[in-house]
Amino acid sequence: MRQYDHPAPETLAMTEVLRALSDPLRLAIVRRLDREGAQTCAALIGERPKSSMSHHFQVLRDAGVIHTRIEGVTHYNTVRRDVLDTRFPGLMDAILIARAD
Amino acid sequence: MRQYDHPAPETLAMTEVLRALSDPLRLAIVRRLDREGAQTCAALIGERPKSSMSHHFQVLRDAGVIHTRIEGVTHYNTVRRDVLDTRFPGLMDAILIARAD
DNA sequence: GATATTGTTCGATTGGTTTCGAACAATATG
DNA sequence: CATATTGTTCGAAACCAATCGAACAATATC
Repeated sequence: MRQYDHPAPETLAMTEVLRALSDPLRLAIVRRLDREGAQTCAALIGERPKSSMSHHFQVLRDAGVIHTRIEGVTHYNTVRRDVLDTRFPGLMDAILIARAD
Repeated sequence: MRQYDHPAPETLAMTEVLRALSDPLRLAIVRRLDREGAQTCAALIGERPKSSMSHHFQVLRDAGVIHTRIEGVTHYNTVRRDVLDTRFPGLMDAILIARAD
């Protein structure tokens, strides 16, 4: 059961995190993961075909915003709050709390 | 002495602000404006030709991140902290305070 | 082992962004 | 009014990002 490589906390770049979150669909994904906890990729499909969703999850993963745990055939995604909060204090709070898009 | 149109506070979009700040050069510009106060475009040239800098200032202005005041022939740029802090509380603090890039 | 499920990878298209030099506009100064 | 200064606009090139269908890989189930 192979797992993904996630970037180490120290290597997260502010600009990459911001870029990953600057897409409306990705921001919506992260907001939902934050509210509802771990979600599979499939649970969030509906807006786009799965190849598109897979792409966006990968962008978020590469930027260090989400963590993906593989269990069998399903991928559970979570926001890396601990890592993000340590490296960029207050950032995710500000982004996730905001009601404006 | 014509002035720019700046987007109204209510119309700022989180994703546009994040996108504007997701470029390393633009983030550096905003950090410097925040630390040193109003700066002309020219004061920040050095990394890129002025046409490139003009482009980045425009992206920041369109996203609502900076305000540009024209005085004679020079353009003074400032971060719209009041507007940004009202609409996205804590966001600029988190982005500007962070030491990581 | 055949089949279904979950998600990735590939390849192509489209559209947007960055970059920069050159020409331009507007104000200021000699 | 000629000239310098500040910054914009234009046009073209290069690059990057989003999108999606189709094929694929890996696990699970019958």
